[in-house]
Formats: sequence, structure tokens, C-alpha cells
Amino acid sequence: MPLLNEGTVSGAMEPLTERQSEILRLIRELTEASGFPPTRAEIARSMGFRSVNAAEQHLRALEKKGVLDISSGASRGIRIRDRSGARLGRLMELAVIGRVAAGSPMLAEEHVQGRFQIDPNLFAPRADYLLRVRGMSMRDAGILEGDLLAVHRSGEARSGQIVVARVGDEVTVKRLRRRGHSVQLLPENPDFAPIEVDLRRDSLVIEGIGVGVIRNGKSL
Amino acid sequence: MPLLNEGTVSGAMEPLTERQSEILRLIRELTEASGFPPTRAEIARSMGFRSVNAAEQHLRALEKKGVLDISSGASRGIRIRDRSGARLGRLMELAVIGRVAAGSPMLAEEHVQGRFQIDPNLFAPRADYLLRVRGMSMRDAGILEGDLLAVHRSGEARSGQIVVARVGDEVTVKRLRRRGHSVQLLPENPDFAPIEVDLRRDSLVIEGIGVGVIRNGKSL
DNA sequence: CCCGATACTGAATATAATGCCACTGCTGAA
DNA sequence: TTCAGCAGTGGCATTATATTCAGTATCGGG
Repeated sequence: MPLLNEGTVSGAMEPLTERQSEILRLIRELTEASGFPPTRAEIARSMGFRSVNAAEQHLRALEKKGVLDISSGASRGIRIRDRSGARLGRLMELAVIGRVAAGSPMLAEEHVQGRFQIDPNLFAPRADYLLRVRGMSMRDAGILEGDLLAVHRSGEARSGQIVVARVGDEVTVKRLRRRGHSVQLLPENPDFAPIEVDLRRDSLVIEGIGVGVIRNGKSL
Repeated sequence: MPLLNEGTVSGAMEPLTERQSEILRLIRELTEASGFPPTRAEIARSMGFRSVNAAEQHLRALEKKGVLDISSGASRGIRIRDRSGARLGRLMELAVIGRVAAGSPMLAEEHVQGRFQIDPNLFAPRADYLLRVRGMSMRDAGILEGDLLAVHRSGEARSGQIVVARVGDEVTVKRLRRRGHSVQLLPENPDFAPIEVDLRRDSLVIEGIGVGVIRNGKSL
């Protein structure tokens, strides 16, 4: 049982046409200027279109090419997907992952509570996403309820590391300890019991390694 | 001795009520999460209001107090006015402060160990610098040796907040408790003793308020 | 020559969202 | 007591917006 994860990342981005780049640039500018994304009508007006549908079609194209997300039905529901390579500065936008539904992959959009720009040099190895921690089972490791655990996506972990693991249907943060055929997931709080996993019988998927903690709430 | 620092903040902003602060925080969160500001209905739903007008009234109040701009007629036309003006781009570069020499100011260049780019939306109120924590006196608050404490520069603090204080020659991180003429600086670790400061005799300077924690080292 | 992609015009429609009015209840200051 | 500010409920007219449908035109393959 190789403690392996599936892995999969999004693919290449189709090139934009000249016009589509213009639209994208315009959306950036208008969003920056006003604090919120433009409507179809505003795009059309700025571009000189006499039909809002021209803007609509462009948005569809941009969404299909993966540079935009459009929230259906929501007014101004445009979000520019800032792919890491695109930016001038070398900062990443990390997703904040909340409650993870059983069976579905970690980074599914439905789990994303928000995004934060993080200096990649802050964590080593590189953090791939932030997981909102629930419960106090890692209290004595200084990881409290509501904290954001910076997670490095990796299917393998060494004994002693803090891992994000999937045991059965549950996603949990614990310290990993290997013991031959079995693996222990140790809480850092005497009020909680260790989880014993026999790899010959139970499934264990390592989702990643904890590489940092960010606490920003009122839990402070 | 009025617990005051030189610090000083910019233009007078009327204080927000508890509820209004909640609304503001919510708007920040929703905007961060979705990429665009919420509608009145979304605010009402998130807050549990049964009337969208409750949200409308709060927005009016927040606008009147100068923390918001509302674009009349535009859907989702909410812009949070960033006080302090400091924010030029979308992210700031915060200094990491190490050992602070007695008597010299916090942000003196000699104390700067490095700088990290941080999303200003990560902490509220705004973090002004990061302080490398020494010692385990705040262990039970989840602040460990080597952690970076995000500090909001402020000469005033409320009872119960975690503060960076200068007592005599020492800079220390503790939880503040006011007791009439005296102030207690409470550790969050039974192995350490509280510090009692009599304001009529001893000097106490609040350097700032702890607004967040970042842990990135191998302490994890 | 037809097809699909790009790039639009123009109009129609359902609904999302703002903005306003009337009203309740509380609190603290004048 | 009265009054202003705060915190809501509920309803409603008017816009604002998204989204779809029906076209026109150009371009580069296959």
C-alpha cells in the first residue's frame, strides 16, 4: 500500500486572440478602478460594442479558455483566474479549503472558501493550499481550531511529520508515525485518541504535509 | 500614564458598532472568497437577516462613517475604503523583526531579519510587521518559539488582547489585562509568571496588538 | 463549398438587485 | 418625556443584469 495520492493538475491554457486579450485587460482595469468586476453592458460600452451580447460571447470564450470564472446568475460574477505563471511578481494565490466532502478531491472548487496571496518563500517545501483546521486535536502542536494549515501536496510523508490524511471518509490533520505494517495518526492533545491504521486492511491516503500555520481570526 | 504610544493614526474615523464591524468583516470575507462584493441579499442571508433592508441600512451607516463607498445604482457596488493609505499594490512587504535592542525603536533597520510579501486582507486590522517570537510563554495560545506574530501597530489595546509591550528594557508578547491602576501582562503557560505593572510607577509602552500568527519553520 | 471559430448587431425576457416607505423595539442622552 | 441612533421586518416599484434567440459577416481549413 504505497500511501499514494492521485495528483492531477489543470492543463495548459489555450492562447487568447488579440481581441480576447483586450477584453481581459479591460476587465482587470475596470475591476481595479471600481473595486468590483464590470457588467456585460459596461464591457460593451468601454469596448464600443453596441450589443451587450458581444461582451457575453467574449466572456464565454474567455471562460472556455480557462482564464475566467463566471458565476452563473450573479451580477458582475466575473473572477479572473490568476494562474501562477502569469503574474509579474512571483507570488501565488493559494486556495483556502474548508470542509471537505467525503470522496471528493481536496481542491474541488466547492471546498474553496477563498484565496490568499502568499509569498512562496514563506514555506518550505512549497505550500499548495491552505486548509482550515477544525477541532483542537493538534492543540499542543500550536494548531488551533480555525487556523489555516499550509499544506504541501504530496502522497508521501516521513514518520514524525504532520500530515493531512484521508482515513475512510474523513480528512484529518495528525502527526504521522510508522510502525511496520501499521501507521499511527497521533493527535497532539491528550483528550484525543490516536488513530491506528492497518495498511493491510484499511485505506489511508496522504493528501499532503503540513508546512506551516497561519492564524488570522479572532481565535487570537 | 495613559498607555499611549507615539504611533498615531490618520484621519478620524467614527467608531463602528459591534454589529457594523461584523458586517464589514463579512463583506471582506465574501469579497475575498468570490472575487466580487456581495449583494444586500447575500449579506442578509449570511447574517441571518430576514429583510434585505437590514443589510441596506448597515451599508448606509458604514458609508456614512467613511469605511465604505457605495456606487449608487450599481449592483454589488460596494468598495471598502482602505484606511492608512499605505496600500499601493495589492500586497505589502512586511518586515520580520528579530531581537529588539533595549531602547531602540521596533522598526529600526538593525532589527529587520527579512521581509515577506503578505496579502493585507489576511489580517484584520492590518498587520504592520512580523515579530519573531522567542520563548514559550504564550504556548497555550498557540504561539510557539520561532513563530511570526503579525503585529498591528497601535499604542492602545483593550483588555484581553494579545499585545507586544515594552516593560522597562524588555519587549514581550503577552495577553493584556487591565486592573484599575495596574496592568497585568499574562503569559499563556502555567510555567511562567504574570507580570504586574503599576502604571503610577512603572513605564509600559504598548507597541502593538497581535493580529495573527505565521509558523513556517521546522517547529512544525 | 461547407464548417467552425471569431466577432459582432439587435431584441426580448426573466430575474437579480437597488432603493424607498412604513413600522417595531430598544437604548441612552437631553 | 421626547428624541436620535441602532437594529431589525416586510413589501414594492424600478432598474440593472444576465442570458437566450435570431441574425450578419469574415476567415482559414478540409
